[in-house]
Amino acid sequence: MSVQEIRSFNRFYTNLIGALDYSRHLYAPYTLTESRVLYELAHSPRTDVADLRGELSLDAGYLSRILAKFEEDGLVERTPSERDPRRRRVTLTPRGRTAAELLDERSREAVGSLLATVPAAERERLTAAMATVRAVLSDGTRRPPRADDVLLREPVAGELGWIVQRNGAVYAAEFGWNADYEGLVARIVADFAQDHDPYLERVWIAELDGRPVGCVMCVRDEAPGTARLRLLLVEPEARGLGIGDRLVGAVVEFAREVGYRELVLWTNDVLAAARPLYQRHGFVLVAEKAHRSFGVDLVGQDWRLQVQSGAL
Amino acid sequence: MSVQEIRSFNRFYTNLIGALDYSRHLYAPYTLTESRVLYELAHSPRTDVADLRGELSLDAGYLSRILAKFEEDGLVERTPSERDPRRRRVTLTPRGRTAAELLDERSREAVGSLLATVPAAERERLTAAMATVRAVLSDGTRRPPRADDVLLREPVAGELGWIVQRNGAVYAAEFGWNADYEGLVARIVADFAQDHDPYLERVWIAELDGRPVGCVMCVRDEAPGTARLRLLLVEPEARGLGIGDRLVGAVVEFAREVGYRELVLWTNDVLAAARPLYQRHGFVLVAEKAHRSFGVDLVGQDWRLQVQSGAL
DNA sequence: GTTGCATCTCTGACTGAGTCAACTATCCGC
DNA sequence: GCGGATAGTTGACTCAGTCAGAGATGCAAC
Repeated sequence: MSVQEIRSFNRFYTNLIGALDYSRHLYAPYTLTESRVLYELAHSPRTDVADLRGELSLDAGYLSRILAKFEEDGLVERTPSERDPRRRRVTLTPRGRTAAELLDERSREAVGSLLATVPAAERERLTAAMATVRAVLSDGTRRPPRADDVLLREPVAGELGWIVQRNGAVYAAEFGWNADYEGLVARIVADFAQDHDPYLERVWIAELDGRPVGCVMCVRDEAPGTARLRLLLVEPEARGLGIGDRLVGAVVEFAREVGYRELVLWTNDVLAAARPLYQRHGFVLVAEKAHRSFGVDLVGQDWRLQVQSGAL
Repeated sequence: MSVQEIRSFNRFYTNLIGALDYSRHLYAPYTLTESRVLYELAHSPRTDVADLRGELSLDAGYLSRILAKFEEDGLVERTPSERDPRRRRVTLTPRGRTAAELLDERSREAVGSLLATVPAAERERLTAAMATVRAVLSDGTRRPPRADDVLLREPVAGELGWIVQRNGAVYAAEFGWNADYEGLVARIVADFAQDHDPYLERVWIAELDGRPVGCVMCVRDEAPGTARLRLLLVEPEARGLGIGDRLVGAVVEFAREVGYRELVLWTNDVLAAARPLYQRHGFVLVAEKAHRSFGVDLVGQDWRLQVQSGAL
């Protein structure tokens, strides 16, 4: 159960942060809370006492005393707020600013020396993983992603391989397909990579929060004036956002623009979720045929869409 | 600079943990430190006072008092350690155990309600990212990985695609090769996946800490009795551990075992790091030829290794 | 304008988490 | 058996953080 793992991570990270500030030399001569106040003052443009209190969730009396001490030491100035005489505006003096910078510097150094123990090649993985933790945990408070958070773009280096990898892994996990399928995807991708007409054939990657979560390919079919939609895939975690819809839509639009008369695709009946998707875009099922592939018994389906009636 | 990102993550995560324990109802009627002691007592088999002190890095006097209070409340028993009368062994009483479980339960609940805001599909990503953060940051304190931490195994679903992806991305980043190369890799992988002799052809994945960091393939060549080593790759971050050496070694051994007479490979002179590797295993350079591929000018090299003199 | 209630800040009084130093008892190496 | 380290206890202290109350002001209702 992931609750255990998270708690374990919490203990780990709490210890880590504790170790970073071994014997709190980091904050001297201030306390952790005082440092937080200084940091906030240095980084936040809104600096009424009430704002500080809200931001750092401190006791009003405690904060008042901290600021009084800061004022005495010449780190801050307290002036009445113009729009509400009950409030007081707090601003750092130059001296306060250097104090904040000193603390900042020390913290940067401590983190830097921690980071120095991490091989350079791993740092990218580290920051990426941190970003993921943050994104996922903030997600609860943030609005869920929508279809228009998704960016459709062409693949960058490695992403054709990503298509192979994810097709192979997802269909193996969901339907038990064997490596034959992954091989088929690799061949389709290879054909595309090594020889495709950039005007008439294209691959789209759906990107969400900077990482690929879906793909689709449009290539010429044997029949003249016909395009084939292939390798439509949306990551399980990104389903339900309308990404598949946008990918199919992109292909249909592309096929229309560049002048294909017809768009066809081959799929299997176990991919039931995609069925309404194709129908919504006007595809019609024209043939079904049982076959054995990828280590399982399947029913293949041919779908067709009349893209435009006029000839090319 | 990643120091900034880590500090930012620290602030984020500190706040998160703080929010988890809003108004410290989590620990009541104990303090955070007391809870940590209880947790440690409940989860660690070694429970001398000195061990506790080391594990939690607490002040000796402070801990002594905490334990005295626990004893008074009937949560623990303190008995002299048999092997060193200075030491005292601390054990939880049944009552102490239920207290620890209550705290545990509360903490689990708090984390659980945090986790409830995370969509189920994201949880796996979250725990994976946490594991990564942990692994990378522990690495500094842990011994660096060695070649024998690496496991060579056959690929699982999706990993043929991984080979394509990483080959494409790494060579694009390091040498500027274009998608032609990724396509070539995809074709090699496709050929392998769709039709290979499981006794005479094989792919190895090098796994480090549970994730793939390298690969190599051995397939039959046109010439009879000849095997070809292909797609040798080690992730930049995992280089210098001797992984390439083990991969090449695995191929050579495999070729010898199944009875190939000769092992050949084709590479390019820009891959200078691999050169001593091949030489060490007895490969000799037999031909060089300039060519233009993957969008750049290269010098291809053919290498050869006599695996065994006797005929098959 | 006044009344009632909320908000902002400050002060005094307090709690209690954590630290430091001194002390005793024991272990270990020589 | 001596010197130095280690284990645990106790007393004295510090200071981060909390709580309650007071004075000043804002805001809305009458």
